Amino acid sequence: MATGKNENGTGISLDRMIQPMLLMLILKKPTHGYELIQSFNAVHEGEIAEPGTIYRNLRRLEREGFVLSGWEASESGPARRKYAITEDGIKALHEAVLKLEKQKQQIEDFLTEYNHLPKKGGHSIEK
Amino acid sequence: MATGKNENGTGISLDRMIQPMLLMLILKKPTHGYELIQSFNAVHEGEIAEPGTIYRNLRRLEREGFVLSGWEASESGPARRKYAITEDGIKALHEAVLKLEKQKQQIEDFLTEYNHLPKKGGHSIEK
DNA sequence: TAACACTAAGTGTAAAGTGCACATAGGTTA
DNA sequence: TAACCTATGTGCACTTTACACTTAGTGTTA
Repeated sequence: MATGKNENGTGISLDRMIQPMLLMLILKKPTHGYELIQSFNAVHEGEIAEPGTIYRNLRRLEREGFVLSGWEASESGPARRKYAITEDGIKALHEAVLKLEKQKQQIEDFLTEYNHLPKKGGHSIEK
Repeated sequence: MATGKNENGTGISLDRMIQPMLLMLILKKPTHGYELIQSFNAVHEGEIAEPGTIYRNLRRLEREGFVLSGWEASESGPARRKYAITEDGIKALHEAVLKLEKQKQQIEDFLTEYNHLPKKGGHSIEK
């Protein structure tokens, strides 16, 4: 994956977590893209989820059959595309959870090893 | 990021973890690419780290000034490019650790929320 | 000696995901 | 009318990776 750039400070770095997060939010409450963006930015306060990324992932989730969408008129403002999760989507979410548990374990193993390094140990070189 | 493909079973999926892992291994003991590949495959038993990915990341780490390398003759076999970490590399490793701690927290938050979903709850849709 | 295996380092290419900027459009308010 | 908010999306550049392949030194075996 590439993360575009974003080695800086802006934007959430949700490496590989966008789709599971979207699926879970939609599972909890069927909704539309714009509201999902708000939800993201509410949870990860101060950081901004890229609308383009959200919308693109929603379209993809539908292509893959994990969500279904339909247009819904809004009393005030443009129509919204409202998403609901499918049975396949629930399964996909579960599989993503298993992967994330593994990933979490990998990170933990790494951090444990890092914390067990001898202080001022290691073999660094002048410059 | 793209992950090439690898939604299947081969290869380790070390999303964004290759560079920190390489830096830590080199910090522990300056060494060359081929041995790093062996180390990877020893830790993640059964899974195979892509040599191409390892070598490319090592060249990148050097371009960025996080490691230094020098050719070293081998009694048997081709010469090896031996890597050592720099002070900048140690700093970069530390920053990567901070990021990974955040990422771990994100995953934990997600998993916690997932596990608190009402059983058979959620709003799924026919198909 | 030719073939093969192992060590060692690397490249070419396609695919995938993301950030940033921008486009489009309906509706509300100054 | 202009500005602004809601709402959805696209185009492009960039990054990273998997897979397949290349190059090359050395040792072993048929």
